[in-house]
Amino acid sequence: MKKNKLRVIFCGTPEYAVPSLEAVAHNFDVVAVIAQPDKPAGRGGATIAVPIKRVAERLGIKVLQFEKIRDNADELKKIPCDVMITVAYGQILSKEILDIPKYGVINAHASLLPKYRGSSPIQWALIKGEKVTGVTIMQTAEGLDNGDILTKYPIDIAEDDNAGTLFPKLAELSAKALVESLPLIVSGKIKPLKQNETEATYFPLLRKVDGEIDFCMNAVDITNKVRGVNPWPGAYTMWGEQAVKIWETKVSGNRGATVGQVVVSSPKDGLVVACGGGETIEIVELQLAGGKRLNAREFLRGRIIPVGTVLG
RNA sequence: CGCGGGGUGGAGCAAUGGCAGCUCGUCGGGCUCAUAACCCGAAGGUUGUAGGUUCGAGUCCUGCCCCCGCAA
Repeated sequence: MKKNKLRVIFCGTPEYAVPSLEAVAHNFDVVAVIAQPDKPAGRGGATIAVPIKRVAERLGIKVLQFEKIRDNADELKKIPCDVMITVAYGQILSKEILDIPKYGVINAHASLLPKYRGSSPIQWALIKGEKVTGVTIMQTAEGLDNGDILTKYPIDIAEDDNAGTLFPKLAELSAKALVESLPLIVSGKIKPLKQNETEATYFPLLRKVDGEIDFCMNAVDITNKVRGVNPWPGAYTMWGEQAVKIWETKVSGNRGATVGQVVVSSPKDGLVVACGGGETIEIVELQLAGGKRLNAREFLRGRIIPVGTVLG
């Protein structure tokens, strides 16, 4: 369609960046893709190519995987490009690299900056009970998600959204936002806006332990947490010695009982646990190590969790 | 060869090497103003797959297929 397509270097790694790469490659000229190195993943410890690499190879684009991109500025300089795009790449770019492309480096971040800076913005927005989140297109700067804002694309968070359902929505939105705004950015039609540092919030990469349920929290907070860490790292609690993964919970009315204590447990009525503030929470879907994800009612047909058992 | 759990009627689980059971669902009947409640009865299995050991294997041994937890 365009005679002189923008030449783009695309940096990204996980599944989240895939729609963006596909969209950008469809509309512009992606001259190279940079991804994190492949690492052992999955059962058996086999090394699997990172998602972006697989897509890039399918599209016939050269892939570069640097252990440390900062040490490879010289190699990047050899690749002629107009703009560089980063989407969930996973490494901080140095000033030297940021200065390479004519139109700078553009980043798509999955939150409405300056809120939720950091590596797991989607999950944290859910955990904090946000009703709206979105994608921010920004200039990549030396700091962490603190570059000037170019444009924002908000999106509503549905009541039943979890990280698993929100991820693809935001991934698509990132793709759309990039493709729409890139020409405007290059032509100077969008003015960069400094971030308001006083409103900025930062949350770290989600860790395994962030998935542990603390029944002292109230029912809404627990439910939001369960949504935010689903599917990864996954919410869990302890039932005696074994970890039980909690996939879905529902706020379930008040009822005084010791925090963490099972107050209802039957194949008919499901599984309800007391939590903070005298509230209770219904565990809708759960999973035992080695077992399948099960609806609580099905789960209780085969396993008995006596009323009065304390979880956590 | 990263560690580990598991495949048993439609669903979820049991079964010291010795008649394959339990909860739920399904179907038939009963009770009831009525019900996802309650009572009675019934159907439904080649125990993932291919071999091996044994008088006898769901159970022990070996190969293969599939599912999952941890770790990354």
